[in-house]
Amino acid sequence: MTVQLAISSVAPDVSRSGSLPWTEPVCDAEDIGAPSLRFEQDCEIYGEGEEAASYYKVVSGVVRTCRFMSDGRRQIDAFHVAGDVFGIEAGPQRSLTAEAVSDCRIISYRRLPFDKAGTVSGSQQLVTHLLRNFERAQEHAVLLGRRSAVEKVAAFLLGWARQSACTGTIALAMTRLDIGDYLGLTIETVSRTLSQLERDEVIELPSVRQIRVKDLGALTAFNL
Amino acid sequence: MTVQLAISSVAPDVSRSGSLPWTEPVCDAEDIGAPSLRFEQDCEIYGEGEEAASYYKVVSGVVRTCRFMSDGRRQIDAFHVAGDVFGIEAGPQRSLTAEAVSDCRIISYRRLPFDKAGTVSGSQQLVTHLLRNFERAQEHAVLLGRRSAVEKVAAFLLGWARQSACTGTIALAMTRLDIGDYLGLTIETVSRTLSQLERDEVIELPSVRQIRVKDLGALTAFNL
DNA sequence: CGTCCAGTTGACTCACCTCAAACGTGGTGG
DNA sequence: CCACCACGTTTGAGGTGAGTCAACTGGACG
Repeated sequence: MTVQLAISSVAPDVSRSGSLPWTEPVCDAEDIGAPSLRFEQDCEIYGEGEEAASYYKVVSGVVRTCRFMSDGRRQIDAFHVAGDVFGIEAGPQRSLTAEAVSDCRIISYRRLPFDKAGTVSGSQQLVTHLLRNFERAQEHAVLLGRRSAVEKVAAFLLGWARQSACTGTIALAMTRLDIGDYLGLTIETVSRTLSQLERDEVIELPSVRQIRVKDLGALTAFNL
Repeated sequence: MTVQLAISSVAPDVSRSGSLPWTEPVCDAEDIGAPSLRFEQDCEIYGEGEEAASYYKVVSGVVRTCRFMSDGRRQIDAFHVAGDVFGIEAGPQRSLTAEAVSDCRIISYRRLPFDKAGTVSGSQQLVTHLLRNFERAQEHAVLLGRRSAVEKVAAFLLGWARQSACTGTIALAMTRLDIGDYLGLTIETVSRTLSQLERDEVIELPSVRQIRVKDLGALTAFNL
């Protein structure tokens, strides 16, 4: 649960901050040599309410952004994998908490402070990422509002199946609790639903953190 | 159910399109004289899957953006009121449908086509609106995933109470069905919950489309 | 070999949904 | 002016999908 800075702890922030409130995220090719932060599993990257001084890009590992309610309920907003950008905020404060689902490496980009009017401007790259996150959030809302447990789980699996299309087996980085808090379900319901899908020969569960999709068509049929 | 163009049907699109994929939304002062489109209640403004050639700003009235599932289920993504911008898309196609909740006036801004790489750039104003919509979508996801019926309704009322703070009475533009599809509930549950809140002296329902908040504190207590 | 913890499974409960009937209001036509 | 209808809303009764609580399982690790 400790945060470690990579060897060169000078983030690419300073050299990149221009006259715009947001600096440009560098392109993927440049990122390879860039100094990155390391976070161990379950480490907090930033907390709700903190000053939003930077945004981040995932190099490796998985990050979750989530909100906690006072009674302990948690809603996971999104999982972020390599290449995803997270931590872009509308206001000066963090509206969500970000945590490392697995050990991960992350690049930080400095965000310049808002001016008095609170206006912002963005680079092409950054706006593209923002748009993608926006669309994901909308998609997620539909999922949470109008879908049954099976439909939710199927949609979740499809999302990860796309990523691991080559292997055909999904290697989950997160626990059942994470999945539940992402889908608005309890661990028990997630577990039961996965078991049911296995009984129906839609998926196979070789191990707890591995899911093999046997019938992609059946899975897809749950959406729409 | 017919679409009518205001007198001067030349939208401010053309004169404003520069070299950027997105044109700038004009400021509020300029909008006053701008030619606007009129839509009657329940008119479709655009449909899911259509080409996303413009984005819009609401001048008056209320607009809903929503998604339909093949079995008829509907999830309302957001309600947009005067000053709100909607219809900003990540891809070339509409991911949602937009409809007029009440008769309304809307200004359209042309969006230039994506270049081959699919990159976009945005003006300060537009990015600010995008950020606001993004934050709203995140908030909405938490609402849908982890809140009970009363909490959902309370949050909904608070959102509109802020707008009509001066009068103290909320004038609803939408039906119970709209509210239900926004909150991920049925009409019956929305109705029952409102009745219960009235019995508990938290609100008053002088008429079907009017809600008077009697105990703002109690309403706020349902959040967090 | 025992401990620990994530995951699974079962029995029961409950919040919300479904179905159905009654109500109220606004519009239309006699 | 009133009778009637249409439609959105309210209310009631009963059903059910997912939550709760609790016991059990099975790897991982010492």
